[in-house]
Amino acid sequence: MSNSLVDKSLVHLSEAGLRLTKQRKAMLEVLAKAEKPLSAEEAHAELPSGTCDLVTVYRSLEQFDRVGVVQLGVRENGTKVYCLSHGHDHHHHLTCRICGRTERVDICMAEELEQVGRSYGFTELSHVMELFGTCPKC
Amino acid sequence: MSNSLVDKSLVHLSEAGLRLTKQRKAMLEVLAKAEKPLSAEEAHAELPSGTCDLVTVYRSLEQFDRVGVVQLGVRENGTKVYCLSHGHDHHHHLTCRICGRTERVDICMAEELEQVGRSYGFTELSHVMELFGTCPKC
DNA sequence: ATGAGTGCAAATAGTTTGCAAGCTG
DNA sequence: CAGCTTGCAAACTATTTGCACTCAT
Repeated sequence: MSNSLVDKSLVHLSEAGLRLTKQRKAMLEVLAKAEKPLSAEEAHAELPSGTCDLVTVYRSLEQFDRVGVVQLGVRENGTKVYCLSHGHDHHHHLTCRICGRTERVDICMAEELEQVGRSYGFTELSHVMELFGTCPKC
Repeated sequence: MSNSLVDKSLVHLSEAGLRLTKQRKAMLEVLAKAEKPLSAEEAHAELPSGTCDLVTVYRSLEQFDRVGVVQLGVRENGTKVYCLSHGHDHHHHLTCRICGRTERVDICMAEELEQVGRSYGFTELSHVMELFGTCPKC
């Protein structure tokens, strides 16, 4: 159970037809212990040195997102960030612009949004929502 | 009336201490007639040729956002987009990943989000929310 | 006239692509 | 052993910065 999140994600990857490599496992471990969404560069920096190339992180995170193993977010400056889907319900974040402190926000209007999307005939709906502010210390 | 949106925005800029230049006026006109949020590059492309440098568009849009004349959004790929605040209530968009078709979405949870932010002691709250999907034609 | 704003060039940050070699199922 | 994956290098896109010059107030 130490790593049930990672295990669940690995199964998910496998079922989605993606291959299980040591690089990907390491990335999932990093994502599992992160308390906030990580960018590709940040995830790479957290990997045991020499685990894999930054490019591989970009490519894998893209695949992870495609099959739903991770949830994609965007920072105020446009940087893409990812966090594991398993073990976390769909959620969003409140991030301090200055220090990066991040808090989890559980409110989400996914259903309402998807309903609007469907009313226009759109499919494969997804959404991005992030809250930014200045935290008490900054 | 032809340009009340632009006029309101110009007044707003002026009151915020920003200067009124022909470049900025041209940008506001482009934003006023756009039916969807524009990136800096797109806004620049819509300007009468030779109006100003792309860099100026970036710098001005940043200022516009800072004083609230425009509303910032982010595309799924991280590109920042802007639309006029005046004349439009705060809102969001539903964008087709394939063709870029964009529909306005009026639902927003700004209040709930800001309340959560304040509960953590955060100030100067802002949020980004965008909905993506594949439209009927694509 | 004074400082905000602009243009041009150059630097960055984040991300993507091409291709040959490696490893998974 | 087929083809998904990776590494390395290089290209790209979006955006930012430095600096001298210009213009709005």
